[in-house]
Amino acid sequence: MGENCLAEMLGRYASLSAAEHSALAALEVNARKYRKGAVLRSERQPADEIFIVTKGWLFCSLLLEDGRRQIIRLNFRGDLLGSDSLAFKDAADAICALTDCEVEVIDRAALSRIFADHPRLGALLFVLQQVDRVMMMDRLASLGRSSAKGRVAALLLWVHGRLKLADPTIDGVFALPLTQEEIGDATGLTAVHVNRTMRALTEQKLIERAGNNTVRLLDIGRLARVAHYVERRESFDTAWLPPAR
Amino acid sequence: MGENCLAEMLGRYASLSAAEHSALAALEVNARKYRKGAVLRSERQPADEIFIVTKGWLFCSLLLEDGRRQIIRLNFRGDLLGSDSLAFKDAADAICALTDCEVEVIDRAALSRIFADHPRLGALLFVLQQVDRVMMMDRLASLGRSSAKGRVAALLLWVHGRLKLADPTIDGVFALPLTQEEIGDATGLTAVHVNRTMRALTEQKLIERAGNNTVRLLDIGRLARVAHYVERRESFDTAWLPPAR
DNA sequence: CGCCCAATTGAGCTTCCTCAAAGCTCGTGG
DNA sequence: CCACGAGCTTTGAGGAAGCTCAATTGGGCG
Repeated sequence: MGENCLAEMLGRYASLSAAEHSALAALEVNARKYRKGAVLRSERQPADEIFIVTKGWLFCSLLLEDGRRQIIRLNFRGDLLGSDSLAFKDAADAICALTDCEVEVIDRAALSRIFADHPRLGALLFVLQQVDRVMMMDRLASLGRSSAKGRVAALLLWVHGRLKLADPTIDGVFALPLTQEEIGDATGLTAVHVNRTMRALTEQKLIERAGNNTVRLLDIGRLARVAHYVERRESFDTAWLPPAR
Repeated sequence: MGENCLAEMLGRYASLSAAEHSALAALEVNARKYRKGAVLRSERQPADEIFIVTKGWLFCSLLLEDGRRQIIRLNFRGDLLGSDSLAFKDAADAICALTDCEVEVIDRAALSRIFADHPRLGALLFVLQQVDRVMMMDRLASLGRSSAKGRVAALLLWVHGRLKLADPTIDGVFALPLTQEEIGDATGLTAVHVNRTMRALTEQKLIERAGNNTVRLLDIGRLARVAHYVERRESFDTAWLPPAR
């Protein structure tokens, strides 16, 4: 897809030099496609690949040995996936394709060179992890402290916000390629209760559903209140970064 | 305490050069003490400080506007705290002292120099974030998919494992300086239900409680099964790292 | 047209929550 | 040294949210 997509992501925080651009381009030399439903890797399997999503939706999940599943996060264009393999021998989470998708397999040597030759990019990657951590914190609070309605609303708002990042013209309407079972696995609910919850949201005119999994957020403000959703102002103090090379 | 404690943490993954040691030492030039109960920073306040814990316990939490609270994580010696301020203007989480404690306030310029002059340390810091992310994933699965008993058991096992890192002689017995309300905020339960849950764990001879908040884990294997707890083998492939300087 | 998978709906039940009232413990001041 | 609080823990009773099981409907696809 045109530009290198990690560069696209990091470029939100600082404008990149030509040398930095080409270093990032060197990461993404091994594109791969997966079909909807494909498993990129399973849990507790030896894993060493790291991916960047260029197209489509994926998700990461943990499986409990009794068969219950928790979907940890959804992944979109620009997301780094599987980076836990830098610290663990076996994969912590499974990675699956929600839609047909495309990823770049990261070249580790090139990643190493990024830290070595482009300290500013290394620091930016570190910063990007912070954004991710904050998202996980919000999800943790949602699962721990919100009602079913709040959790589903938060999921919808999160996805909406994420899609809007890539395409600011999206305005409350989007296709959600998740079954109710998967929504349940993401929010810690059962599929049945997701169904009832979404009906309740619909009846309260907070959302509207149409065929093809399309969701329309009718009142984002009220939805945000239900979800305890906080819009976080990213703000980046580029001053502390090492200089570009 | 004696050694620089971030060095202690990173040293678990790779042995550090003298130059690296002194670069890390330059981070920690501003020690600060807090009393039990102190608030290092509140949510949604402008924040720019980053801390490393050298002594004591702290926690990070999110507050919902209805007053409910989610404790995101507990923090121990060696933990990096407040690093979200690298990406956000306002603090995402509040940071509070659970016990009297001591932290080092990180010098940002020195952090920048670490990325610039010691790429291997930059990469190691990145790796350390992965460990943290995996812990958050496990907690997410615990809140989303475990019963009250499982969540409390998971919390105890997690704390135990963390303490054991610092002191391998700890064997199932430790002081837990948390009120039941705080345990509830960490596990997404009410204080009342935490009480009943811990009684149940006690009656099933999984744990034992004594005065002074002391907990004894009586059967770690069975507890781990209840908690769906996974011991993750950290494994670190130092081969990919840039060379030390 | 028939099948399969997802969505929907109903009924009954379990887990966890809320509200309320004691009990305990430990630090403080008299 | 003791009495008194304040805060934490414990226990009870009743209620609500979400779960399980089971049946039915609906839609897309071979």
